[in-house]
Amino acid sequence: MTRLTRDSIVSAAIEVIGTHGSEQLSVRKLGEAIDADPTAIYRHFRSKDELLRAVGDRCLIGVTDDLPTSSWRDCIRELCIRIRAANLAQPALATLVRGAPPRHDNERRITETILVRLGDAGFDAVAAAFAYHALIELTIGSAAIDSSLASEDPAARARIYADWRSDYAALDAAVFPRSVEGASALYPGTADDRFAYALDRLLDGLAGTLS
Amino acid sequence: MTRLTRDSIVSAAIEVIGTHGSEQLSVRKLGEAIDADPTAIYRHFRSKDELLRAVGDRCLIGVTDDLPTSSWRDCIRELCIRIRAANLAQPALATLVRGAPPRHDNERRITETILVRLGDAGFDAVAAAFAYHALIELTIGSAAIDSSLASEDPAARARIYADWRSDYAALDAAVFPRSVEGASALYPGTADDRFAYALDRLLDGLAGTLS
DNA sequence: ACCACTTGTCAACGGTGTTGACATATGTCT
DNA sequence: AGACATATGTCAACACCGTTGACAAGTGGT
Repeated sequence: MTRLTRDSIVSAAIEVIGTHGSEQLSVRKLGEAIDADPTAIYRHFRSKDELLRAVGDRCLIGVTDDLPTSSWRDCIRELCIRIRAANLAQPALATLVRGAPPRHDNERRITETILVRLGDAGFDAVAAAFAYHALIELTIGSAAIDSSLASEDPAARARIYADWRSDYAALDAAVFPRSVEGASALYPGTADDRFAYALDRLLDGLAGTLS
Repeated sequence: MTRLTRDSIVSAAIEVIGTHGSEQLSVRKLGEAIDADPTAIYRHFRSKDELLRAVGDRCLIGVTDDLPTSSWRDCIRELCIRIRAANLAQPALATLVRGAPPRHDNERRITETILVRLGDAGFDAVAAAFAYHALIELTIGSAAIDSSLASEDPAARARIYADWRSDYAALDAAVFPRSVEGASALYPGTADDRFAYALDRLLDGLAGTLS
């Protein structure tokens, strides 16, 4: 009888996700990975969903450590970029995020950090709450959208984006003139670049409400 | 033998989703709804995914009709709000959106509309592309996050948000001071309100790059 | 009337998350 | 040390899921 713990199961799950992709994580595969009967997992987690939440939280370890102290924008920007990266790595977080409030410490630290920095920057409680939700929605949303390609390597991703540009370029120019014309500019840079741009513009807008 | 078409199947699927919730849409349930063998669906759609994409596109019908012409901001703002509403109603769109380029006409019209209005506003092709992706990420992302509660009625939703505020309020004030202090301000207004706020701040930021 | 083709039916495959009964190991108390 | 209670791993099974292949029933063209 192998000795299992919540932590060891979570570790195994992350390993399986890392090699087989997060969509492929099934209770039975995980059972194989931990060299135990699949249903043993249910002795430690009420459901697969609960396990995925734990996996998600594990991925957020350290996400609030050593953030820039230079300015509230730099700090929050870096934090959001890290959150997105963690989400992309483990779409288990998609399950976890679901608009629900933080239920694990790492998530709670994120909320606290953002609220603190916004408060220090001069946002009152209501403005800080709106700003917090805006930042989280963009960050998590971006990750949700990009997660489908997260498992591809950069070269493959670039190729896929090129394909999509071709799709736009091949549209009927009479019906979709701007799409055809601007096709070569669509999907500019990497998904990370595009997120950073969106985040910076949102931060611009948020900063604008301070003055 | 019932006569089936792609359109009639999509309609039935939307009906099933409307009554049973979008997560509950299975090929077998859909077969029951169309009063035919479930696998008949595969005569009209290559896969359930293809069906869901068609369902998604159906929900976007008219989303670009009669948009405000007053300003590019008003127009895009309204369009994004409509897209989000459609996504919330039919999380089938989550499958469809997945960061992939539009494959159906309604989606294509969205891209074209946004690019046209941005172009007219003075954004060059690259800036318009970045802005387009920023808007879509926020809009779709927000819908993805809020979709889990979309099936609840407003009163239930308000109650859930109140619960979540209590969760924050009940945290250890020594570790999460700002979360406890600002708990009553979190989840302000409706999810729609919070999205509108985020969208407006993003539009602020985008507008700022014009001057 | 024949033939080709499309489309609905049926049984089945391999997969999923989850449950309950059973057995084995672990820890506690006398 | 022995006995009991509890925690944990094992196994078979359930009720789903998306999908496929073989077959039959209709449909349209010549």
